[in-house]
Amino acid sequence: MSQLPSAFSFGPLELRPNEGLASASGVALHLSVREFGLLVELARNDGRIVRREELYEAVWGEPLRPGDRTVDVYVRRLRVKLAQTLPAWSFIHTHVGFGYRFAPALQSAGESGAAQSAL
Amino acid sequence: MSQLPSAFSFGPLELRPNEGLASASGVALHLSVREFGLLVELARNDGRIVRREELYEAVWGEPLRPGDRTVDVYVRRLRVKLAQTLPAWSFIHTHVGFGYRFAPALQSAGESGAAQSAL
DNA sequence: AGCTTTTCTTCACCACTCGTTCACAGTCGC
DNA sequence: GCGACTGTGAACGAGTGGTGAAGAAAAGCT
Repeated sequence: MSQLPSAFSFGPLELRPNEGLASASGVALHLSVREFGLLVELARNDGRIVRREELYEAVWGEPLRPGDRTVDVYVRRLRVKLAQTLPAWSFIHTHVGFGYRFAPALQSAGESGAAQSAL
Repeated sequence: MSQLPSAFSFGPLELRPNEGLASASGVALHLSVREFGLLVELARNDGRIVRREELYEAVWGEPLRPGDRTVDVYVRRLRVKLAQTLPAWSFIHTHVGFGYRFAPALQSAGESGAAQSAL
């Protein structure tokens, strides 16, 4: 919530934290407050793995309770909404045991989850 | 309150803040002072989401009290009056948890709210 | 002045969306 | 194979906004 650029974009995805707007290829995404906050937080840490605890504290403002699956549910909803508008792209990658990582990438046809080494 | 153009238009809607006049397709809209002020404030922030607090402070000149639904009521009246003259258009979009956004768009037949916004 | 009309504000009720949690299925690592 | 981790679909309550109406206040009119 401090010095965020007024707008930043990743491939066809564009975020405007100040205005609460997210758009994909010019089409506005209909995101809720929490969804939008989570997406911004992920995008802020573009390319690095963020632990669930960090994400939750950044968006919800309180510590994540053990066993709380809220972040997972919202990551899923984000993936669904992003895929609806940008089926060819993948944005949020899972790192088992660590957390999630924001890394926009064009999907090759038939590709599912081949690990990338962008780090 | 600063440098507003003497007249600006969005599709068939035309506003003249200096004269307090609003017209749609050449037909004058009969808006009250508050209605007109709210419409101008929304139009001034064309394309971006404006929070209720901002709208209220800009038009009423005092901070919005918690639980006050006045802005909602006036948004509705604006929508009604705009729809009476321009049934095919939608102007004011709701963003749950954020506020309202002015974005003129032609409605497809039978469409309710999935209008696209050219950001 | 009195009366009528318009405008402004508030209220209550309803519908819908959102946030959260649960249960179960599928995956991953050992 | 087994346990831990994550994906997924659904359900529920809470929160938010839409809507109609009533009353107060202000403005217009005779």
